[in-house]
Amino acid sequence: MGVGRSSSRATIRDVATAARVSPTTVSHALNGKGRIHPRTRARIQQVAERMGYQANRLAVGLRSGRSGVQALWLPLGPDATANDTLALDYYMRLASATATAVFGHGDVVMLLPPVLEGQDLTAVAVDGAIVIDPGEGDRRIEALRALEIPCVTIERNPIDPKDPWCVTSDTGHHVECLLEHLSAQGAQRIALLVPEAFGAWAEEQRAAYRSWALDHRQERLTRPVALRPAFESALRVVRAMLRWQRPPDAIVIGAERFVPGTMRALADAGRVVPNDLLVAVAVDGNYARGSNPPLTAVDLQPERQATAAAELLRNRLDGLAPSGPRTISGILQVRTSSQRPGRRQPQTGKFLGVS
Amino acid sequence: MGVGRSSSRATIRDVATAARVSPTTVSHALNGKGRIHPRTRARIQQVAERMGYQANRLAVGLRSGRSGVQALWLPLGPDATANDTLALDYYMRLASATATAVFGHGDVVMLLPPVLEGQDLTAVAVDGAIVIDPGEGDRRIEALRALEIPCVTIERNPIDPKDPWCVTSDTGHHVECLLEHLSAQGAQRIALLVPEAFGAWAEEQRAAYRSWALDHRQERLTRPVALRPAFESALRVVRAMLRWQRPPDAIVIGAERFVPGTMRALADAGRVVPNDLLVAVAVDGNYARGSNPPLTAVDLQPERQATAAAELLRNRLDGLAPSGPRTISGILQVRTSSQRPGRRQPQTGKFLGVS
DNA sequence: CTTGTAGCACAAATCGATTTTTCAGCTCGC
DNA sequence: GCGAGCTGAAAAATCGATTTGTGCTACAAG
Repeated sequence: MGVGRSSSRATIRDVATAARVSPTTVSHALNGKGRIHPRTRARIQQVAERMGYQANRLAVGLRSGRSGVQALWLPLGPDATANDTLALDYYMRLASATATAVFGHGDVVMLLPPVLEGQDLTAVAVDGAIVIDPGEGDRRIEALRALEIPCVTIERNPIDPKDPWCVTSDTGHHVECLLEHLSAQGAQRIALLVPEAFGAWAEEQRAAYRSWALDHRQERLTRPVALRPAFESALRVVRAMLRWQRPPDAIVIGAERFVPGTMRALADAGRVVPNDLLVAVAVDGNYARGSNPPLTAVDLQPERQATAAAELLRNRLDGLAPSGPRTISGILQVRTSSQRPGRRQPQTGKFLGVS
Repeated sequence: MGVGRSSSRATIRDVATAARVSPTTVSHALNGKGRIHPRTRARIQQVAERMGYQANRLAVGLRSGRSGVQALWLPLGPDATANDTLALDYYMRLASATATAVFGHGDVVMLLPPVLEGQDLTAVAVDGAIVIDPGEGDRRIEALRALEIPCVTIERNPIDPKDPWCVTSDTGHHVECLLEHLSAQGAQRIALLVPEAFGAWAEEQRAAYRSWALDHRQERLTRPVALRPAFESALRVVRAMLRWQRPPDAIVIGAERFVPGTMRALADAGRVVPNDLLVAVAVDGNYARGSNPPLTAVDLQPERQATAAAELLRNRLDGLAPSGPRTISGILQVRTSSQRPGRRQPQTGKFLGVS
């Protein structure tokens, strides 16, 4: 019981005894500190290896003041359980990749419960934290700041957009690329479904669309959609769109959760994708992939985001200077929904990095 | 830097000094152990409260031999990053709920990287582990056993099906209920898409189907579908089905990942759901919810599974006798795909617990 | 011959808690 | 009046590592 096979696990003392030296010497030998005769060092290393010695993380942590644990804090509300869920598969990819990346640095990842009061957090021994999709006045950020726990965010913190300790996807640029792509496929009137108030995200989408529309002399067809209930909101908005005098001939869906509602509205109205109307999504995920037809979307590359975040956090903990916000560009997954029959098949898997 | 606000955080010594007692007395007072004058105890508790004292988990862990950390090990391969993913949203719900449940017991959850060699695990200080969907000869189980780390599984361990330390969903019963439901909606020839070799799961589905078919004098229409590539396999199998002399009038999809392929095959063949053919899924998720039309499915209730697993693990760590495998029954979410027009609308949200 | 210094290893202190043991003071009984 | 028993609290040992300071030896310089 207890930590690993605590009963049988070798301690530094055991190794010392076996190697006929003091624990001090073992510690120095294995950590390369102090002055030790090379031969002694080699011998100790061998003995430690043979005994399968691994330093007790708790003891190391206690002494060094570093627990070797990084917290991962997802933006899930208490309603993560409800049917009306966010892009859980994206978060799962992110979480899984974070665990791998942090583990690669010799630390481990702790999954913080979605809802957690700041108080409770004091009880937890964490060196740093990775906060996903911070929102306005995010309680997670506040709690961490109160406890002086260094953190790195994935996506900008709207409160402090210039915080260099963050990983960001170039949302605006993604929207621009999608518009460009749809345009190249012949779309003339492209609408954008933009989530209502969702951090810095929605704003970037809106701005990118506005500037693109201006450049291309296209009427601005942006519609805000309430995040909750996602299905009904999207359904209603798209339905309304289709009744316009001059309805759009392409739709960019700004948030994954609007996919089902949008597709339903299109199906109800008898519009066939991509023949009658092109569709693309700003965030790839199950909805986009599993839709019928599959939807063109931007893969945000959660794996690369996680890797970058883990690296930033490590730097921050090591007291290094901030290496600036890290921008992870997505990859355009072209699928049926945006390929007008007859047109030249566009390139898929295109890296959307800014040149 | 370091663990919390280590620089400023109050230790037991600080509390002792402030309360003019020894650290021993503080420890006893707060843990209710030893003999202490009630007045002294109350005073110490007040002082501790005022100073915001929280025992250092690392120190407690070192002394007690319990780290207070439970590992969560998901069945994700290195391909969790690929497009061809399993039900990531289900796992995310599970992970999130596990974090909450374990936190409720005063412990925290560590997310283990999907791929991890047994060696590396020794370095990690974990009291116990929750293993999701163990497979045949699962390396996770092996690694944990080698390190004598107690674990609880969600879904049965095919190697040791009688292991009482597990939470199981009554898969067979779920299939039975789906068949019953479809039958009540008028289906006469119900086919089952069963995943090829996926733990105890597929077997239970198959057995339940067989026995139900026997009872209802229905021809056995079971087809195994390869898990990879899920889309193409399902597509091919369903396509073939539709070309049978007497094609099925309803399909039960055994694994969520087969949904897109199935729906595509149906759409390609011009079959309209639910008018021409009824569909239901054994596992609810994004695919089932976001499909067009939305598919009737069984919500496995990952939240309840997680709660049960956390409780079982806690019991196991406390040395209690196994409280038997815990069966968590799903909830039938009736959606459009299984409601034959004209028929009485069936009850949704039905708890599938065995009476 | 003494002193200085470098090399190598160890003893002891430390991290922050818990657990075991000790101890002072007080009451009670004989 | 003296040992037994009880109460309340503190001292000391412990968990397993790291870090600081100490000591011994050998060899070179004064």
